[in-house]
Amino acid sequence: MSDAHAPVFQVALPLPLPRLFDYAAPAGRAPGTDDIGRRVRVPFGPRELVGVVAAVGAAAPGSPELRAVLARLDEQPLLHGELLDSLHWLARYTHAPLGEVLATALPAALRRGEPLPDTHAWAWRLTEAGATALSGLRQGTRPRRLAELLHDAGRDEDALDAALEDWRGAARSLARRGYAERVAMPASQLAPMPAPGPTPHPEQQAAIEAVRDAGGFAPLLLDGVTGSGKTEVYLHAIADCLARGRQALVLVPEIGLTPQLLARFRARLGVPVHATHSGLNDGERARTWAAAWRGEARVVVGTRSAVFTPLPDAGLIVVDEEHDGSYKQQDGIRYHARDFALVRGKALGVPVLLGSATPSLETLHNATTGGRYGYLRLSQRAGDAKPPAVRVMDVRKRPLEAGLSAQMLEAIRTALADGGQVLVFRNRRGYAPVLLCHDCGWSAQCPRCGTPEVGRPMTVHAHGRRLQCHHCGHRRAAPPACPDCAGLALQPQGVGTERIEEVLAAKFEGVPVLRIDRGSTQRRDGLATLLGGIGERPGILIGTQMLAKGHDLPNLTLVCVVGIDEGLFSADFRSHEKLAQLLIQVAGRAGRAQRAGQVLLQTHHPDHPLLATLIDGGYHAFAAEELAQREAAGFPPFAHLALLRAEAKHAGPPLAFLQAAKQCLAPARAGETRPAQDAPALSGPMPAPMPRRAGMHRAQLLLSAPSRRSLHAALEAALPPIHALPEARKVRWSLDVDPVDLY
DNA sequence: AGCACGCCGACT
DNA sequence: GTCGGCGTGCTC
Repeated sequence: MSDAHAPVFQVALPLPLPRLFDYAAPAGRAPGTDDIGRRVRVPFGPRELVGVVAAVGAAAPGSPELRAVLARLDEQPLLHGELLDSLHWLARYTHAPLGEVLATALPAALRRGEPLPDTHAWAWRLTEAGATALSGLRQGTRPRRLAELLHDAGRDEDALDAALEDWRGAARSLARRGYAERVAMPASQLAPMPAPGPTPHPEQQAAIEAVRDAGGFAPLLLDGVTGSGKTEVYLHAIADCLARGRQALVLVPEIGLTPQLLARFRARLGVPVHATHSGLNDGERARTWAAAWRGEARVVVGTRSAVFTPLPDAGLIVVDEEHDGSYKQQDGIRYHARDFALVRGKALGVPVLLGSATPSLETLHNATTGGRYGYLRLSQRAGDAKPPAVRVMDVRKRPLEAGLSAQMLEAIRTALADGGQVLVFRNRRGYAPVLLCHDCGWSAQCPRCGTPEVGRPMTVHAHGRRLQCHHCGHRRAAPPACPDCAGLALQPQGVGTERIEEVLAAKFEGVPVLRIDRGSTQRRDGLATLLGGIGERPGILIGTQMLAKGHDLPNLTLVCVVGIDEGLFSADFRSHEKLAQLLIQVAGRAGRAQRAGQVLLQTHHPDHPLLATLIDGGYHAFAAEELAQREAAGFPPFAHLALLRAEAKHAGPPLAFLQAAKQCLAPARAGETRPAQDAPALSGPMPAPMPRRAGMHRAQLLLSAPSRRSLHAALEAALPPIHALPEARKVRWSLDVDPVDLY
């Protein structure tokens, strides 16, 4: 028998179980509150797991004989203070087990129990011999210029990348003669080497001062049209933050973290800029995290998961393109990095700058109604750039070639003849979205998605040779003849980027035609390489939303948008918002040219209110109308949603589970107390909009509440019984608080 | 989530 | 006669 009052470790383990697990201390070491936040290795059933000490306290009464912690892995708590508090908040908000939240927040190497890695930057400095020999090096050569850069201080390699092209060859040459050497340096000891930037214009200046004057937590929307210089505001705000000796965290969308962006940050800020994104290996990610944890990393730029960076000396958080969908994690812990950034900013007492040309309706609502956010606007484009002229082209009854009207083709021809570049935007990959038999009506459908009645069409790829499902990735060769009637009249229906590429390449011989989508940019930096290849020469770019942002294309004079009509009539409550943002972002690509750009929007619904409002009044007019509709229909930001999803191999169990879960969520029966006025409304269970995907049958139950408080109260009360439902063991289920997509 | 234990079909 | 299918149950 163990002493019932001896303190135990309460450990959060990376399991989908909503509780902590108690462990005894290893022999001779009593648990103390300073153990909270340390990682421990523990026995768990037949295996070992790495968890985090969440609390130290008395063992739960009636718990069985405890097993002991195998090892403490950290000399000091890895998670503590603000970050640990914020992660507790996130676990409560997402109603996810703390252990899973903590595992999501830690880089993979640390999650596995590896030690916090050393963090030093590689830097170069002159040797004494080098300092003496400096004046003897030939003027203007790279070794001489490098030696001059290293004269007064060591420089880290990132800074050299930004300061001097091909410096590595020069460094080798100096090192060979014993003039320079490579040394490890903590990032905090590196000398900043900032470069001057353009003088901010008055609107930028006002925004920079608003951030500077915030003096603590302040959510600030930086609402600036494409090309208005949001990045300049970020750079000044970050430089101010660095000058106060504080750290800055910058979140960017997946597509937005380009080598160009990092080079610009490095050159301007003059301190090492740590980047974290999916292209890094585990070791690199853990090093960045550790450098931030130690306060050495002063600027961290990263995608969604960078929101978990420890910031012991935080001064500023920036969320660029705050409306971007990639900030929401769509599996595991379904957190929203922008929302969590706001929570952290509040806890840290630092301003959070949300930038976008097309703010999400939630953010816009917070900034304009009730004044919960500061609202900073950049309405002018920097320099002499002009806004693009947008024209809607009615293509009803017009013949189309690869989905393009004759007028559109003529406009492309003119733009190319004028020496400009053309972007053709079509949000559909592949050759054609459907393969149809013209004789009998058969069409190729994915065997693992959709339902027997309504199958999901497979996309035609490789110029008609291959079929692929964009929902589950299933691939197969295209049949040579119709499987139903053996006819040879199989025809690709509709138009994808591949087909547009084929037709335009044939039509504009000798003009480079580049297709940019997930099929053509597999390799890392594939996009940069492709775009670098075309340079500023006349040419045609064809692409999906990957092309909507990222690279500057200064010679782009014409943007053609085709095939948006599906988006006008999609059922999802957010589809209009997403379409409007996409159209504005794509159109913005034409606005960076020295010459005024032109945007042609081809549609069968030229009078659709979304297009009319967007073109006459711009994004803000659209947003005002859409917000009014959301309010009338009771959708976010005027209601708060949560979606309970379930899937299984058979259709029955998900519905049965959700039905049982609904009973847990609606405890008030006849004769008992009436449900509270603001209790969540429940819709469903119903089959998911895509009822079968990758062979799994899917269903969902939607909760909608007028207040966050009532939504969370209902979930808080209902989730323990839901976890315990016998039906829960027959399905995979998950809860999504604030779902972005209702499928 | 794993992983073990446990009862029913086609292979050496 | 065994290997292995995944249903069910448990993990401090």
